[in-house]
Amino acid sequence: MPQTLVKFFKIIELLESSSELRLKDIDDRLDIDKSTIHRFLKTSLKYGFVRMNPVSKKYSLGLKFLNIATKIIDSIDIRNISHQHLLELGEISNETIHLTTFDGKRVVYIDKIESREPIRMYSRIGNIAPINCTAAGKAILAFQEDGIVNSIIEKLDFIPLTKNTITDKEKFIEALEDIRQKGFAVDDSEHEEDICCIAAPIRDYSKEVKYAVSISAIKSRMELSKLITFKDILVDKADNISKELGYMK
Amino acid sequence: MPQTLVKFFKIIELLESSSELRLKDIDDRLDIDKSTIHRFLKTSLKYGFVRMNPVSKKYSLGLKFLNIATKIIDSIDIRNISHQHLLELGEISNETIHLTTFDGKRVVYIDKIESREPIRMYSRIGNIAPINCTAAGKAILAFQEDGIVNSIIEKLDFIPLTKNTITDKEKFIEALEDIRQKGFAVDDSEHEEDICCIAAPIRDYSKEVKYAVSISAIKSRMELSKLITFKDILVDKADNISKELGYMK
DNA sequence: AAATCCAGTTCGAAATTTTGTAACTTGTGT
DNA sequence: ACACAAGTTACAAAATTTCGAACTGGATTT
Repeated sequence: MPQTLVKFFKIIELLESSSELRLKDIDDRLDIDKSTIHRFLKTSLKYGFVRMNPVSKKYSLGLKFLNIATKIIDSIDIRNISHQHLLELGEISNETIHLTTFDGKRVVYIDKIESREPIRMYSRIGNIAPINCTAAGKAILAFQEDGIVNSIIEKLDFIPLTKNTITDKEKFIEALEDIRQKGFAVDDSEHEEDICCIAAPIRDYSKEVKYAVSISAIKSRMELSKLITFKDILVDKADNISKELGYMK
Repeated sequence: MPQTLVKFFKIIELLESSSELRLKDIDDRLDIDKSTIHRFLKTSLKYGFVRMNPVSKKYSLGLKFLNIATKIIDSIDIRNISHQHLLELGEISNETIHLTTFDGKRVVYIDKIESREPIRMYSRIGNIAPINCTAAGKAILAFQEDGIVNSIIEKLDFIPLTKNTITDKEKFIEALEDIRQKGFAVDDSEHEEDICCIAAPIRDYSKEVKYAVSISAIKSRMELSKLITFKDILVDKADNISKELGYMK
């Protein structure tokens, strides 16, 4: 392995875990000769990967990283990244998979994998659905900031679409708490009769939940209790997508 | 200069300007041996600076950059970064310098350099002021998204604080357009009698105008026409601060 | 004001590391 | 099934980095 690169990465990782460091500080903490560190910093400085506080003369990570990060963010395409995972989920469950996002008011379907079974669900990419009675909606809503959650709940009308739709605000708040605890959401015929779903949240580089992935089943074929056996796989897939979107820790 | 680092930086810069590249593509575009490129990519992959699309096997910039960028963003402190610049502006103009931000409704003073002259302006860090009749407020507002600008203008009451306060909505919209054109804003006794100001916008890594820096003068000592002679220096300082906050291009 | 100390910087010979050829493997398309 | 292109590995040659040492400059102490 190119030792030069490894040493450079070690310096970057050290700078990452500190705010500002002097040459000496790096010398003390890493087993790299100070003249080598000096040479590396000088070159990195020139290319913007490291910057120097003009007053304190201390080193920190360069703004080049910001520049690169914004380019990565612009190039990240949730559908491209997630599609393979959705296919695999479809393969495993043989049920309908949806990828959804939240437009501030409702859930929007942005990708879909069809079940191979003859009876399929009716849904289309681009369709919208209420947040309060879909697993995907609840999975996203549950992990938003308190202020946002409250203002959205205030605007909800809780119109029952099925006999299972949650119409009580307190019960809905409890349901969200339960989702936060368990890490996934369910919909037991709350949106459409005879359809049940489970959904898991997807985070991106900003650490915010921006999307959800869900498995939907027709109850005559698969009861909610059986659908829930897929929860660990679902959450795992969602976590993998999050990672690929730049979510860390 | 350590050639290994320089080569690594060149590879990163190439990846930056493309979405996904194969080893061959990098080999074609850079004068670096393919086995070297391969070795570098392998090591960079291990440390997360480069990632590989598992399907296409193509390389792109790693999510480590996102990780590092969020740390940089968290550590950036506008006051620390700008203070030296504000001092220099105070030195040059010998007038009062303010650093301001926008809380969604009004302008907030977050730093101040006093004029050395006996007669000083009354203002304190933490104070708030209207956006529509201060140079700083207008400098920030002028560069917000259209939707935001409109919704803020809708809420403005245009209460005259001096005889020069702009009270006509159309005139105010024209003034904002003028600021966008010129790159700086003025306040000719629109907020307080006998005080004039010029202000320039400051952008951060997100490319949005988040702050403004302003020079305020007491008209008996310095008329607006004279204050405006500092505009180029002011805009230059604001641009420098923007750069240090990670703003590029 | 001189002296001391500490961090940072530069230099060059020694030597380790990178380099790049070449051979091999994998995968893709015909 | 073959041919071709891309990707991967190994190794000896060589060029680069390395690191000790010496120097500079700034800060602190005597």
